Amino acid sequence: MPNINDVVRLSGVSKSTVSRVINNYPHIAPEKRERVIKVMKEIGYTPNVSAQKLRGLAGKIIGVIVPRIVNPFFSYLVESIEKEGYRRGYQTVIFQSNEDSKREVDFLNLLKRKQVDGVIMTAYENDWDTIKKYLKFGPIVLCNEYLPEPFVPIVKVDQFTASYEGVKHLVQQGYRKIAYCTGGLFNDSGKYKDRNHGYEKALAEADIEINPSWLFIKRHTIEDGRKVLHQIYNMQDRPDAIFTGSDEVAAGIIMEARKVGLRIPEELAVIGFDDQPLAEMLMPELTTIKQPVSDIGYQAMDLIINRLEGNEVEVEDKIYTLPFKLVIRKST
Amino acid sequence: MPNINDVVRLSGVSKSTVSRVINNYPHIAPEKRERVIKVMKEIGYTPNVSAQKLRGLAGKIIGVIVPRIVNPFFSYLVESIEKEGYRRGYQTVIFQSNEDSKREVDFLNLLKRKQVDGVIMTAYENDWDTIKKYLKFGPIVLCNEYLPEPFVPIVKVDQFTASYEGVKHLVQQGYRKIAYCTGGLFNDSGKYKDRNHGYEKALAEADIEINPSWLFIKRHTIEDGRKVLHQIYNMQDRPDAIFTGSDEVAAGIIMEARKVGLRIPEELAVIGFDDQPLAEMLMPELTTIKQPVSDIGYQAMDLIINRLEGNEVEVEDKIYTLPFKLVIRKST
DNA sequence: TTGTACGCGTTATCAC
DNA sequence: GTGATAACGCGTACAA
Repeated sequence: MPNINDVVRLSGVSKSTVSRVINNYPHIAPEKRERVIKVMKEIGYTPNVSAQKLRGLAGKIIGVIVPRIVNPFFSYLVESIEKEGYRRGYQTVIFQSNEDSKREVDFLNLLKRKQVDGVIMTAYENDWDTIKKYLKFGPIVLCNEYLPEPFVPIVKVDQFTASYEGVKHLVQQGYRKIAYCTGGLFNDSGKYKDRNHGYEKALAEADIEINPSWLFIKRHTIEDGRKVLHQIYNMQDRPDAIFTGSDEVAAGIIMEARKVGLRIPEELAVIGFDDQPLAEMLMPELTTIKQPVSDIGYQAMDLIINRLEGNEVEVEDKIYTLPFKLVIRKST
Repeated sequence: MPNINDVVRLSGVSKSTVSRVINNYPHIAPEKRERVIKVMKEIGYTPNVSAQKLRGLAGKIIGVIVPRIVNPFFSYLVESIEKEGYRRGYQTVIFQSNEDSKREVDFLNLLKRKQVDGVIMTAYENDWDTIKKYLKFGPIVLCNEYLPEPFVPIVKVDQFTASYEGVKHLVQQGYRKIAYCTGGLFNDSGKYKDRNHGYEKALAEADIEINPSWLFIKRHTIEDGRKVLHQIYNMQDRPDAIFTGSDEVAAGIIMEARKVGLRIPEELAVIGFDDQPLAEMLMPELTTIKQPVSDIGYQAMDLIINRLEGNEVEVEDKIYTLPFKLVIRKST
């Protein structure tokens, strides 16, 4: 790998002049400039970024942490983040945490080490005290995630109202035995808390009591959905509707219902979350809650770039809440 | 940001000793070691990676370039790549080229700049002469891609035989008016060349002539599939089967067929490519060609790490061909 | 076992 | 306009 000294030697000018050519300074003798450029081309010289960084130069790379990239919600989110970044001259690199706190820290260390200049987190696995430490190394924006106290900008949709409206829709359709499925736990903490509350409120308003045996926790995948349907199918007292909190779980439920001959929505209404492409593929087509993925992504990238470039007019702890939309199809 | 000298000052030992502690050398006075560690913790010291790199230390970050992360084939591929990397102590960062040659080069520059230590390309947009230049900055492995001359290791499935078998399956089912759909062009160059040849051979063997008006090129998405179905539907002389080369295009075709009332497979048989989860969601379920995604990912990561760590026993230009599998469901 | 001194490749600050 | 030279933070011969 040729370095600046090689260029110096071959072009006969000083190191400073070469550096000036590299960073195209104005006042420089045209002949020397050309000679230097010629030499650089000939030997295939590129400035060593490590050395540049050592001198304190900033980069333009944004890292995005996603739990699992195979989840279409996140891949579409990343798509929109990347798009806005590109428009503003930033590169986006994606990192999958696999819902593993260690991997998440590993990636945050890239921020500490200036390998990336800012981080968008679309999920977090560590407690916030751990993550907060990284704030001094660069901006962090939280995307579509719950946070007890907003230390950083947050872009999200109103999960509480979204699940409330979803369950309310079921109630309005006449269903009263409404099961509930979540990726998290059914308690007052954690990132799924708001959705839980929405479910509770909608039921309370309709004077319906929660049936604990119709609560399914930690379900994420299509496969999980299949199993959920089997559990329901084997119940003495079956629910007549289910709010899944995930299009993928809903897909598993619908596919398996077809297999065992359970009619949807006559015997079981199903509502998903996200409005992924698969929602339209299912038979019957899936009623679901659409999140404004591209707006979320755009906002998040916009925020982090502004912070990076010092255009921040907003306060530190602003929360940006974006609207969702209930998309009614055939499964409810 | 504290540096090594701060640690030196506060701990009272020499810089070398601190450095030895950092890189945990064996022979060091326990008391000093502990004192140094204590100081490092107190001031929150982290080695500056740029400085380390400047000294020639290697990193452990692998970059993966994908055309579009929202394509499930690639997100699952990335998943398996990441998994193997993690097992071997490497971090994986993902980059989306958006099928844009400029973005691809932007990312390859991260290799040049030692921001990543190796690159797995799951697609390439630039001509190979451009990419070849980056080989001197670190190893590159090509994954699931065609290449005129193998300058780098390639992990792929036999696309020619895969499409040949797929089309042959249609022939064996009695279909003779077989349309063909591809993401590329229908000619002898480019990455889809092998699949084209497989289609041609299967037809030739059955003494069927290619009908040019049943050839669809540059189709990728569900939406493309919908449009293809409309074209077919409006034809005087309709094909009775279609090889799509993509589960997503196939999904569009099937969904739209349902809408216009065209029966599948009675009036049109459909075969996809990849065996994505959606293949089982469709109604009827999709016959498709399954690629061994996790094996491809594992192999690619394995190859690049071996190269990075100098364990290469293989020759430079080895091509690893993995087996595919025809999954027959209800759409053919 | 520990410390000194130098070099990695670049840019900023001077002085000319 | 141009060229020395001193940092940037770290690792490592080499010496002790």
